[in-house]
Formats: sequence, structure tokens, C-alpha cells
Amino acid sequence: MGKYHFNDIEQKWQKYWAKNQTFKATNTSDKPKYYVLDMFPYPSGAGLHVGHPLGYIASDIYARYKRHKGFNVLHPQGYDSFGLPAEQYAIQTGQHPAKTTKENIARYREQLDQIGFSFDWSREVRTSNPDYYKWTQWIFIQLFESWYCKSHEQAFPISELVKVFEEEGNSGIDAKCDNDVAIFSAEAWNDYSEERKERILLQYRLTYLAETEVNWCPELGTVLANDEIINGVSERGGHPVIRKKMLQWSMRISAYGERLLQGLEKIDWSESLKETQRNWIGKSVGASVTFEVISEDVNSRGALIEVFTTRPDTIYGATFVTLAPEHELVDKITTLDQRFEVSKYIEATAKRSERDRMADVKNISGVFTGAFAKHPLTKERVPIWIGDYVLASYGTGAVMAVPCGDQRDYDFAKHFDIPIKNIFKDINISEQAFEDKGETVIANSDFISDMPYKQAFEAVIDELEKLDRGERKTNYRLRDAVFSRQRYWGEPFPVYYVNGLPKMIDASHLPIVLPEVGEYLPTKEGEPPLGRATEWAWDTNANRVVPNSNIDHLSVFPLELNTMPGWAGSSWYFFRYMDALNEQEFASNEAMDYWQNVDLYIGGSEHATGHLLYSRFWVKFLYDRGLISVDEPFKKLINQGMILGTSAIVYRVSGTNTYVSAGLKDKHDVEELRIDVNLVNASDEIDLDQLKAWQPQFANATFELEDGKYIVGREVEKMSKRWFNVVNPDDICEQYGADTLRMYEMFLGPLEQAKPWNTAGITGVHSFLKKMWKLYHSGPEGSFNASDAEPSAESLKTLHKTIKKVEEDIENFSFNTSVSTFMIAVNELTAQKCNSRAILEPLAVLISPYAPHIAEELWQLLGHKQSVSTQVFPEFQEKHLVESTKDYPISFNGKMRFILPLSLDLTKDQIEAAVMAHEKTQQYLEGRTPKKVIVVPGKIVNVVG
RNA sequence: GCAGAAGUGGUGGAAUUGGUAGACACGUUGGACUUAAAAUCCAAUGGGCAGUAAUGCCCGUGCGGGUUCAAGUCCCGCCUUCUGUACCA
Repeated sequence: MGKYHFNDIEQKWQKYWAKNQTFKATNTSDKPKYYVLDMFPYPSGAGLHVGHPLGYIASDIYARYKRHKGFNVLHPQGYDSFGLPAEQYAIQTGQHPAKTTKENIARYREQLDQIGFSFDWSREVRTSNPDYYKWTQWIFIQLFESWYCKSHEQAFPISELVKVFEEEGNSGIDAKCDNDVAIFSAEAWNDYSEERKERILLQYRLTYLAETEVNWCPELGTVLANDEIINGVSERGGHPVIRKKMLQWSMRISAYGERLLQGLEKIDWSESLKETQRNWIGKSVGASVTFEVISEDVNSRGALIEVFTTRPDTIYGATFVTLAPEHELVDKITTLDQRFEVSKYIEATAKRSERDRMADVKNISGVFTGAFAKHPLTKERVPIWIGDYVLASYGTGAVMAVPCGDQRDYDFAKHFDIPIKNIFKDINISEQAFEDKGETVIANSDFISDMPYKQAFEAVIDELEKLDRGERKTNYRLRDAVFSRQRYWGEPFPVYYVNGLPKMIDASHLPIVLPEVGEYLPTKEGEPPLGRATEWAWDTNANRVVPNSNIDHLSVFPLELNTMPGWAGSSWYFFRYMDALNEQEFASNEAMDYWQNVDLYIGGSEHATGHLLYSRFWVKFLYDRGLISVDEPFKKLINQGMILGTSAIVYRVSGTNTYVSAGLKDKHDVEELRIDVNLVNASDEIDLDQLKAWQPQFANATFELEDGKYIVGREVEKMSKRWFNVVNPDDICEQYGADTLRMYEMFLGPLEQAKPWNTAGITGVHSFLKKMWKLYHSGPEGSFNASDAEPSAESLKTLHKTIKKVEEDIENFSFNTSVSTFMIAVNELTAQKCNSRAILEPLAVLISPYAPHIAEELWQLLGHKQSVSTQVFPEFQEKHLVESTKDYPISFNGKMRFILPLSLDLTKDQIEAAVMAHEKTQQYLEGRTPKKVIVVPGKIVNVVG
């Protein structure tokens, strides 16, 4: 006894919590609810590093704090366990991904438990478990069975759409659907074959099968989403990505563009994150304008080119039209004599990957089609060009080029010597385009001349509408999300094909379980890995999966070979926690009505345009269909900053096996190599024996030392296995304990800030906990000592200012400063020789969110039978400050402040300045009484309100 | 280019509504204890000047201006760094 044995204490209490299910949340309670969620981890083979728990510690502190405040807290955890790394490991080793995933999860769980989180593990979810992905498949079916009505801005069942088609046809429907849907009458619809009806409905469904141009990564053998591509190469592995057309499932997220944008207004997220989503949605308001193709050729005459512009006011400056190389009209309008040039150009751009195209944006390239279009207002003939600066995927894939008002059009026109017409009054455009709107008035533009931007903008659209040559239009950058992946380790689709048409399996037969395959690679024919499954066909009579050999296309049909992307399972998991064991529904209405949505969500900002956007989309959809009662998933969101690694670098003299210490590297031509940071001590010195044992290349190397030491260089970068800079929490827990780790991670700096991991300061936090222990063990030979004596006023003041500060810190998520507050409190109480229960008890409760294990132990020593974690702490509920103002004689309620001269040894200047200030502010103070006075010795009295 | 965030000691970082800048911690230095080391405890620690000393004065929050009795904090103009995004018409 007497000494702070953190390892014993921590194990003891972790066992206690598990055994007593201390943190199990109930779905019914008289208490107010609070839902604290972490972004669930992908269980990678490398295990947790010290960066992972940062956000979990913060949310755990908040969850524990809310329990003390009297809330019924839901604080669950689970695993996002489908994903590429397990699959790639399976490809290399032949091990089933389910097996490695299970092992990795076991390791994660062990590491998480060791840190003492207050998770309710009875609600754990794993996205790769059939009883979970059953509901992911179910939601997919709901999306398939829905369409989006733009006039109501809401999703409805597809059956209602069919009813309208049967009665009125589709001309009155304002739906978010494919662009090329033909208009039909009710009679026509009723005469269509079932197959044709299905094909039409597919154009309306919220998830639909379509030939889409996708980002195909040959190396990974899969399709990637836009946000999985960084600078034209795959996020994972950095492999090149090319564009390719494939039949894919897509999600009509574009239907929700406006609502996803509007919804940002009512949620408490950081401004930068909201801004990222706004940019991603990319709303721009403008007009669509139609240009008619004029040519002698009968084929192309009268063809209409639709362009989108945000600057209809500049329409009189349009001197040509540019099409994207992939534009569908290119082939049709190109004249005979330009045909060779055009096809050569298209071939050349198609070969270039997106990456290359992005890499040389400076190079202007394009080709003339030979065709002309009629300007809708001037009726003049303008040439039609093709240029790869126009993107097929944005707007209509065509632009009206206004060289005087757009720098890209300007550069293009200069390069190809196309006329530039100036339509801005008193603006010189001989050097560059004039892109500021509203800075000048329009000139040289018929009826809109002399109008300012806004007026011209409206006038042009009105005129175009009159001529039926354009209309007001809002364009979104947000594109539909491809939902098919050519992978094994993901959710199978509940889909089979009849004559190439997709059919949903009835929800009562879910889950459709991932089949076994011999290998996890695509087939020789280029089919996804599920193409290797021998038992992967759907028997519509038996309603079960049967061997492929039974396929007869009469009652047994092939199943979908793609799987769902990683974001499928993570887009709704926060509802599953509310009722994780429910076998009848994805969660019961009672559970969802009680928990509503996530009050506090903590996770990394890298999910800004992926998970966080898709989740909002699915939630809005589920809300539309009446399946849930909230339309935003996460009320408050905090992005914890990344903990960076500090890599250690050795310097090898080029072409040799000699390594020089960091101070000598400038004298040689050296290569930098990263070595395991665990071989280096706090003063950057390597243990050479360990290094030699670490990798064979160092065993026989020679080392040039400085002062008998080999000093490494340092580089702060992302913690990653490949930089050998990963620090595991296990070692820290063993050496200092979980409570130290928790407090130290908080002490490192503001939660949202990225910061390098550095163990240098950890002893400060650790010795604080030892001092804390000692405060409660002030008896002989360090024995436990608490008295029932009245606490001193001084100690009460220390306690209460600590309560106040810690509460404010937690509410503001500035956990780093509370650690300091605790240190000051313990120092003060130690100096006061305080051993009063009235102080020691609340202090233990107060620190328990941060250092739960030591708090439990002290709480028990104080004679309590119940866990400190379950205590509702009244002092947290009502601020309860000992009168700290009694040092100050005056009290004051107003917000004004004034300054007076106080002591006689002020200089004449000081007195004059102060008196002047006093007089100036005196008038504001009429009728007010000062609240608090700060005395600056010998100088000035400062009165603060 | 656009958008967002941030620049404070040797280091990580504190600083309510503008009110003693540098809390707290690391590191460093000195001291106590010890045969010694570790551990622990105590003291000093932004820079400069004056003084034996207590102490006093001056300068200091990226740079240049401004508002104010008072600016790390507010305003204007720059510089730098990080993060996201980008031929978005």
C-alpha cells in the first residue's frame, strides 16, 4: 500500500466495469438522453497507434461527464470491417478476409479495453456481419423502390410513380431522373411491355443501373469514387486511374444537392468542414442557353447545343462554342474536311488519363469541328470548337465561350486566333479577360448595353425565355455516386438479373450472404471476384441461393457480381447502435424516437466529402420515407486533429554502406532512410546494437559518429507503418498507465489541432497522478488518510474554482487546459494539507472522466461501494462557487469598466491619464454598481464588470 | 486561383466580454536527500539595462499602420505556414 500501482488498479477496474456492465445504456429512462459517437475504426492489421485514441479519449471524457451531469448516455463502439486492406491481404496469403478481420478486431478490442473507455459493448456493430449487412441490403432495396419528386423536394415510393404513369403519363412529373427520359402518355405507358416499363422506371429510381464513365484502376482491378482519387492516382497505393465506361449501380445523391446544402445551416459543425461540403456540392446559379447548329449537312442541321453559364450577362461577348471531346454531338456535327483532325484529337485526349490532363492545364489544346452555331440573340454565326478544358462531367459538357469575360476562353481564343469581342465599358482586355462581375456596366450588347451586371443577367434570361432559347438554371457540381465495386470483401447486392434487368430479392429473404470463392481476384474474363463463386444464383421458387449450374433463366437467375462500397455500411450504423440486436427492423421506432440523432460526433476531417456527406444523404432519404424521424445524423461534430509521427532519419553516404550522424550529413552526398523510431531515445540518439539487429543492411554497416553518438534527423509526418514512426499505446499504458496516456493525449494541445507525438512531457502528467495519489495518502508511510473534518475556506475555494473551470473546459472541448487546472488544484490542496472528505470526494468525481481508474480506486478507498462512474455529481449541475469576491470590497453588475488612480506613488502622467480615463467612462457608470475589482499593486485600480 | 484555420519564450501550449502576457508542463541551471544512481522535493528560468540587495526601468505575442486610458485579443494593409479544393463555365 501507499504507492500508486497503476497497472494493478487499471486492470482491476477494467474487469469491474466489464463484469458489472457499468456503461450499458438503457433505451428507456427518466433522464434526458445524450448520444456520443466516435467514427468507428477500420480494424487494420497494424493495430491502434497513439493517434487513434485521441478522439476516443475526448468523446469518452464527454460521455463520462454527461453521465455525471445526470444524462442517460449512449456511447457505443463498433467496426467498419469491410474494406480493401483485408481483401488485399487475402489475395496475397489466401486467408479468408473474415478471418483476418476477426483477428484484427480482437486485437483492437484488447487495445481499446486497455485505455479504459466507457463504451457500451453490448451494442457493438460490425459492418461485415450478415446480421448487420442484412439491413444495409434492406436500405438499398428501399432506395431502389423510391424516386425523387423535385416539386415536393422529397422521395416517394416508386409504386406511386407507377400510378401516375398509368393515369397521366410522365409529362406532369418533375422528378430527379436520367436526362434522356422520353415523354409518354398514360395510354402509351399502359401499352408498354413489362420490360420496357422496368427500363423506364430504372431511370427514376434513387439507385439505378447505368452505363457510367467511371474511374477504373487497373492495378487494383476496381472502380474508385472521386474522393478515393488524389491528384489523379488512387488514394490507396497511388496507382494510375483511367476513365472507362461500365454498367454500374449509382446513387442519385444529386437529387439531394439543395437539401444537403440547406441542412448545413442547422447543424453545429466547424465552418471549414461546412465550407468543404458546400464546395463539393458546388451550387451555381445561372442559365442554360441553347445554340442551334447551322450547316449544310442535313444530319446536323438544327441540332441543339445546350450550354450552362453563370454569366448570361456576357452573352453578347460569346464568339464561339466549345464542346468537351466526349460530347455526344461531336460526331454528328463535325464536317467532312475536319473529320480527320477531330478524330485524331479525341483519340489523343482519351488516351490521356485524368491525371495527365490535370498535370498540364497550362497547355491549350483543341480542334475546330468545321460546324457553326447560331448565336441565340445576335443570330450571328459562331464557330464550334472542341477543347479538353471543357469537362464532359460538369454542366452540359459544352460552354458558350466569352473570351472577354473568362480567362480560359480568352487563352483559347488567343491561341487559335478566334475573335475577341469586348462587351465591358471602359475595360481594357488586351492583356487578359475581365472576370469581376458587378465592377462595370455592359457595353456593345444591344438592349442590355449600359446595364449593370445584375440587371443584364435578368434581362438576358427573360429574353432567352421569350425566344425559347434558354432558361434560369441552377447547376450542382455534386454528381451521382457510383455504388458498385469489383471487390470481394463488401456487402453483396440483393439483386439478380432476368434478361439483363435487375430484380430485387424480397426483403424477407435477407441477408444474402457473401459466397465463398477460391481466390479473391477478378476472373480471367474481367468479372469481379464473385464471378468465381460456384454457388451464386437465385432460385425464385425456393427463394434461396443455389449453385450457378442450376441457372436456367426460367426460375433460377444469376446474382449480381459486384459488391457495395465501403461507405454503404457506414452511412447508417449510428442508428443500429440504438437497437443493435433487433432482428425484425434495422432499429425499432421506440429506440430511434428515444435516441433521435447523434448529439456529439467526433472523428477525422478526412471524411468531409465521403462518409459525412453520404450519411447525410441516406438519413434524408430514410426521413423522406418515414423510416426515421430526424433528417440530419450528427448535430454537433468535432474533428480531432491528427497525431503525427516524428520519423527518425539516418543518412547513408551514396553508394556506400556508411551512415553519418545528422551533424555530418552536409559534408557528404547522402540518401535519407527512415528507421524505427523505437530505436531512438529522447535525445535523438540511436542504440546502434538494436539498429544492427533490426535490419540486416545495418549489421555490417559503418557509422560515423558525433561525440561518440549517432544522432538521427527528424521529420514530422503522418504516422504510418512505412515510415517506421508508429508508436503504440500499449507500451505507454504499460510504462505509465492508461490514465496517464489519457491525460497526456489531452494535454498535448487543442483537440482539433494536428500535433506531433512526443513523449517528452509525459512524465509531468504521470507525476501529477502520483501527487494526486499522495494527496489521498497523507497518512503515516503513505497510508490512506481522509478525515471528516470541516474543510478550510481556502480548500473549498480551490475545489470550487476547479469545478467551475473544469466544467467550462469540458463544455468548450478544451480538455488540455483542464489538465493544468487539476495540477494546480492538487498542488494547492497538498500545500494546504487538506485531507477533508468534503474536498477529496468531489475531486475524485471531478477527475474521473479524465483518469477513471485512479478515480475509481480513490472513490472505493473513500468507502463507497458504487462505481464513481455512475455517480451523478450535483456540483456539476449547479455552479456552486464559494464567495471568491470577498477579497474585493465593491460589487458591480454592469458591463462597464473604469480606471482610477490608486496609490500616491504614481507619476504625474499616470495620474493624468487615469483621471482622464475615469472622467470619460464615469458617465457610462451612472446607476451601475461595480462587480469586481482587480488591483494592480502600486499602479491602477481596474474595475471590471 | 478559391475557401478555411493559424502565427505568443529553448519546446508543447495558457490568457473570460479588450484589463498584471507567458498559466500549466517539458527542457535547462542551481540546491536538498543518497556512498552513488534512480526516484522525490525546493528554487530560478522571455530579452535587456541599473543595483550588493530588496527592487526599479525599458523592450517584447509574424510585419506595418490605426482605434482605445488600455490591444495577443478590435479595424485596415501586408508576409508566412498548414488544411481542403480546383480547367466547375
